[in-house]
Amino acid sequence: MPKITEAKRESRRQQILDAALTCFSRDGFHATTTADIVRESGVSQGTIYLYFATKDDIVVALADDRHQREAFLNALAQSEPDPVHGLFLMLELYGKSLGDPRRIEGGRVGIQGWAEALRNPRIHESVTGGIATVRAAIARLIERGQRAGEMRADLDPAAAARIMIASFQGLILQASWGETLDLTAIGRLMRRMIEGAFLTDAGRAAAAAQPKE
Amino acid sequence: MPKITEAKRESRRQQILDAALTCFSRDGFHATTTADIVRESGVSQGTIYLYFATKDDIVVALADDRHQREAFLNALAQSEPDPVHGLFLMLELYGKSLGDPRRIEGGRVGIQGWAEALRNPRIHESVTGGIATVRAAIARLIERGQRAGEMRADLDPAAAARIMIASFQGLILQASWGETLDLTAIGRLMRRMIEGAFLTDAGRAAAAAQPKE
Amino acid sequence: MPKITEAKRESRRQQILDAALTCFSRDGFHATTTADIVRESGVSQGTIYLYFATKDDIVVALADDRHQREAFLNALAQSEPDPVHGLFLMLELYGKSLGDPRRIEGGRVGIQGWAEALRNPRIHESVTGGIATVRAAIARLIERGQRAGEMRADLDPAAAARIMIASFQGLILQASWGETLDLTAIGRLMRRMIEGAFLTDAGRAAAAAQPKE
Amino acid sequence: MPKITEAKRESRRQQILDAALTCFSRDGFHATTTADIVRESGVSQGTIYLYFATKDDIVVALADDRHQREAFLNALAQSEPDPVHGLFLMLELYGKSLGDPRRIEGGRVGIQGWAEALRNPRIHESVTGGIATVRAAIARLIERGQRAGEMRADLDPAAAARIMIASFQGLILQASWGETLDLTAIGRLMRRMIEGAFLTDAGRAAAAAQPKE
DNA sequence: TATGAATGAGACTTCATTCAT
DNA sequence: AATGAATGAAGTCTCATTCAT
Repeated sequence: MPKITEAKRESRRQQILDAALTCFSRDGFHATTTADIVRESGVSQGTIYLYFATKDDIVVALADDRHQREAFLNALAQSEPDPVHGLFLMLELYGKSLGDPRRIEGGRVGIQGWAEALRNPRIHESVTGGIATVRAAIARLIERGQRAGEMRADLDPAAAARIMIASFQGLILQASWGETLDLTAIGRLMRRMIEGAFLTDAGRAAAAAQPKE
Repeated sequence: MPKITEAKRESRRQQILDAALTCFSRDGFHATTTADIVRESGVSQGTIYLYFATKDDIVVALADDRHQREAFLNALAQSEPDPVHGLFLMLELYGKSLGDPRRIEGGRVGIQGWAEALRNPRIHESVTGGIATVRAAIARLIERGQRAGEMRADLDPAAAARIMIASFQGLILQASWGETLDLTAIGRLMRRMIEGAFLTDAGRAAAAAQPKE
Repeated sequence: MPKITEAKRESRRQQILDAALTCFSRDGFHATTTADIVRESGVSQGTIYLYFATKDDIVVALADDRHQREAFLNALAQSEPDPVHGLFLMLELYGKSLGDPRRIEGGRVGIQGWAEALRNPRIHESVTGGIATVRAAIARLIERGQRAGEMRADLDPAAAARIMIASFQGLILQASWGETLDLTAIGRLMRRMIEGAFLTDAGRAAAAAQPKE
Repeated sequence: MPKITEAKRESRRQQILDAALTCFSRDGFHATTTADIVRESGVSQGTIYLYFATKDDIVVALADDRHQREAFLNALAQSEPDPVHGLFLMLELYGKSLGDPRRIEGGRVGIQGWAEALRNPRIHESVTGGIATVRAAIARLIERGQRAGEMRADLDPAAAARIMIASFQGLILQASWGETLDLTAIGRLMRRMIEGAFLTDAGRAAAAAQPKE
C-alpha cells in the first residue's frame, strides 16, 4: 500500500469537498447523491469513502470549513482600534458579502445547513458554534465600546449581537432566494438603527469621524 | 351515496397535514417517509394519496397553510388606527410567537421550507409569496406613518420592511436551534432601534402614548 | 334492495364491457386500471364488482363474447350449398374484416387475448375453444368438398384448416400493427394457393362458376 | 482497476436476460416482477439496474436479440444458390423451429411481444423491424426466382412474403398454446401451396431436384 | 491506495378490491 | 342496488455503502 503524501491527501480531500459544495448548492443536500459527487469530482465511488466515512461527514466537514473563513472577518473587525469603527467595519464586511455572487453559492449551502442543524447534532454543534463565535466577537466589541463610553451603558451586548446576526441571517436568506435587495438603502438604514440605539453622543462623534464608509 | 361531506374531507386532510407537520418537525422533510405519516396520522398508505398527489404536495400544502395564518397577524396590525401603534403591535405579535412553544414546531418546519424553497419552485413561490405579503403590510404601515408625519420621510419603506423581516427570520432560526433568547432584552432593543431610526418626534410621542406593551 | 330488471342488468353489464373494450384496445389489458373503466363507463368503482367478481372476469367475458360473433361467419359459410363456394366465401369474409377499421379495435384486444391465453387457463379455454370451432367449420367444408369430388382426396382437412387460420391470424397481427397490407394482392394470392393445393379440376371448375368474388 | 472485462459484462447481461426470458415465458411480462428476475438470475436487485435502465428495457433487449438470431436463418436461405431451394430451405428451417421445444419458450415470449408492440413504440419498432427484415429476405428470394424464370412473373413478392410470414406467425401461436400440430402434414401442404401458386414449371422442376426436404 | 461493480434495504406510489352508507 | 372512500399489499427503482481486484 503506497502511503500517500499528506499534501496529496489534503488536495484529494478538498477536491471532494469542492465537488460536494457545488452539488449541494445546485441540488441540495438530499437530492445530491454520492454518484453526483463522483461525477463532479472525478474521483471514484470508493475513493470518497477513503476520505469520509459517510455522506453526512462531508456535510459536517463543509460546515466546519465555513467558520474558519468567517473567523477572519471577526478578527479583522476586532483589530480595528476604535470599537465603533470595528462594529461598522463588521457591518460593512458582512453587508458586502450579501452582494457578492461568489458568496451566494456558499450561502445556499449554508441555509441548508441551518435546516440540517435542526436534526443532526454534529451539524448543530458546528453551525451554532460558528455563530456563537461571531456573537462573542460582536459582544466583545460592544463591551469595549461601553468601556470607552462610545456605546450606551444600558445596551445588552448579547441581545444586540443576536439582533445584528439575525438581520444578516434573514438578509442572506432573502438574497439566496434570488430577491433583489437594495443593499445601499438597507446598509444605510441598518447603520442608522445602530447609531440611534447603540451609540452614545461620543460614539456618534467617533462614527462620524470614520474615514470611509 | 357515500359521497363524503366537505367538512369530513377537510378534517381528514388536516389529520394528514397535522401528522406530517409533526413528522417533518421531528425528523425533517427528507427523513420523513410516507410510512411515518401513515403511522402518525392513523390513515392508510393509500388514503394519503387520495388527498395529496405526492409527498411534495404535502410540503407545499403546509407552506400554503402557514401564510393564511400569518395573514391574520398582518390584518390585525393594519386595523390599528395609528400606524406607529400598528408597527409596534406587529413587532409585539411576532415577538411573542418567538416564545410560544407551539409555534416552534411550525418554525422548525418553516426553516426546512426555506431550504426547500432554494430548489423547489412551488415551495419557493409559496414561501416568498407569503413573505412578500408581510413585507407589503409593513411597507404600507410605514407609508401611512409617513403621511401622518409620524415616520421619517427619508425612510425607505421597502428596506425597513426587509430589515424587520430579516431580524425575525434570524431570531426564529436561533430560537429553533434551541438557543435561549432573552426576549425581553431583544424586544426592548428592537423597539428602541425602530424608534430611533424610523420615527419622527411626533411618532415617538405617539409611541409613548401607546397603552400597553 | 330494489331488485333490478334483467334487461337493465344486461345493459349495465354491456356498458361496462364496452368501456373495458375501449380501454383495453387503447391501453392494453395490464395498463388499463379499473379506474380507467370507471371513467370510460360512467359506472362507479363499486358497481363494477357487482357485475364482475374480478378484473380478469371482464377479460374472460370479452373473450367469450368474441366467438359468438365469429360463429355467425362460420354459419354463413356453411350455409353455402357448394363447399368450394363456402370456402371462398369464408376467405372473402375474413379477408374483408382485415380491411374494416371497426374490426381493428377488436383485433388489438384479440391479440392481447392470445398473449393472455398463454397464462390464464380460462382465457386459454375461451380463445382456443373459439378457434377450434372455426377450424372445425373449415374442416367440415373441406370434407364436404372431398365427398363432392371438388377437393383433393389427399388433402388433410385438419392441416388445411390450421394453415388457413394461421394465415388469418398472422395477417390480423400485421394489420393491427398498422402495416399497410395490399389486401387485393394478398386475397388473390391466397385464393390461388388454395385453388392450386386444395381443389380438384372439378373444384376449380366450380370455383370459376362462382357468381361474384 | 476492477473495471470489468467486456466479456464478463456481456455474460452478466446474458445471465439477466436468460432469467428474464424464463420468467416472462413462465409468467408473462406483466406478472413477472423484478424480484422474480432477481430470484431466477441470482444477481441482486440493484445489479439489474446496472445493466438495464428499466424493466421495459429488458423486454426491448430480448426483442432485439431475437432478430439477430433470425437474421441467421435468412442469411442461410439467401446463401442457397437456387432461389427455389432457398425458399424451401427457409420453409423447412422455420418449420423445424415449430417443433423444437427449446424455441417454444422463446415463442411464448415472442407472442407477448406482439401484444406489447401494440402499445410500446420501442417494442413495436423492434418487432416490426425484425419482421420487415424477414419479409425483405423472402421477397428478395422471390425476385431472384422470377429473374431465373423459376417463379411466376405475376407473383407479388410482397404479398407472398406477407402470407408466408403470416402463416408462420399463426402456426407459432397455435403451437405455443400447446395444440398438437401435425407438422408433417402441415409442411407438406404448405409446400404444395407454394409450388402451385409461386412456381413456374421450371421452378417445379428445380424443386423436384432438391436433394432432401 | 484506488477503483467501480455489486449489494440490498427501503422509498414512493399504484391499484384491485372491500365495505359503510 | 349503487356509490366512492378507504385499504394495504406489492411493484419499480434509487442510492449509500462495501469489497474484490
